[in-house]
Amino acid sequence: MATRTAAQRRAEARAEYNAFLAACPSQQLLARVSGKWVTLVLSALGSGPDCDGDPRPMRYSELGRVLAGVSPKMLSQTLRSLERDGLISRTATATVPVTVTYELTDLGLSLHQTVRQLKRWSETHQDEVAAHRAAFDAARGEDPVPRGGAQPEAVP
Amino acid sequence: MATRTAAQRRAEARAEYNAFLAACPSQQLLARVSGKWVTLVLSALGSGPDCDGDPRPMRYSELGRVLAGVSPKMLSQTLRSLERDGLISRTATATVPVTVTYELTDLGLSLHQTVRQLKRWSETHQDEVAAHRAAFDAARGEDPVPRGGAQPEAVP
DNA sequence: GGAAGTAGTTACCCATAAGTGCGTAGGTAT
DNA sequence: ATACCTACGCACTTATGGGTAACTACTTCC
Repeated sequence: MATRTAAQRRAEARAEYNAFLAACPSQQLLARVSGKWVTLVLSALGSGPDCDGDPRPMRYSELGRVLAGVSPKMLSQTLRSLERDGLISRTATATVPVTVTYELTDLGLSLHQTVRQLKRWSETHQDEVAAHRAAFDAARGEDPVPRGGAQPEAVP
Repeated sequence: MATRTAAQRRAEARAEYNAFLAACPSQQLLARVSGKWVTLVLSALGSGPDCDGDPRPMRYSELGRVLAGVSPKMLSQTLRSLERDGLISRTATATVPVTVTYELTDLGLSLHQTVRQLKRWSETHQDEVAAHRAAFDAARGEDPVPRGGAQPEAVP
């Protein structure tokens, strides 16, 4: 056949689209922030261990205690990637047992502020979203009318 | 042994922490937005197909063309979950071939505005981040001094 | 002398998100 | 007559992020 199938056209399109997405700063930021522990580290360093108060530096083990449940591997990995992007700074002091402190940079602080915008949206609209969700699920339950074609029911 | 190991304490802590994270509106919002196609659908519906201009409703197939490379499955899935949360509305019209249009609701529009804040941050700071990243990688390359202990090198 | 705390690293496993392929119902175009 | 359009749904496979366990090296406490 002369024209490619829809699937083939999509595959080609995705090749360049993936390149575009990889270069897109918005997508990069989302990828950075959507890690499980990233926002938690950000708010621990940005608002103190109790999520209120002022930014202050914290030690590795202190972060590990505050973010209960994080494994040393994920904590390291998260801190390393944030340091790589210049969002936090790492300071090692050669005390008796070596101590390492992490602190938000100005860049990290500004990101923290931006992420708090998201937090604010989610807090003000969470009831609305929950209501819509409940209504949608209830409607689907009562009225199990499918959208497209395709009711296999029984495929022998 | 009387006291649990560090790993056991972490496992306990994560049990309640996961519950907290699941209930945390900020984490829910991040999970919602961090889907690969979510922000793309949002900005297509919120700023027109060329990512400039005004919000306007679009058809399923039009979205499929604009978001080149999306499979029908993922497009459906994304649209369905956004509809469930009341961020977009779905309207089916019984024309000759049935046409379905999707449109941002007020809620979806306000989320779109918030997400654009993130976009703005990423655009204004992308050079800074890239510079930090390059500097960090260069430093690691020149000075391959490891952080903690553990250089296995050869484990016989 | 063994445990625990300091700050990590490495190898491996698994659950989930994303992608692939195929099906559908009714109508229209070739 | 057959292929394709509309808008999807389902089953299967793959890639990746997150989690587990075990290790390092050094010191202090019991």
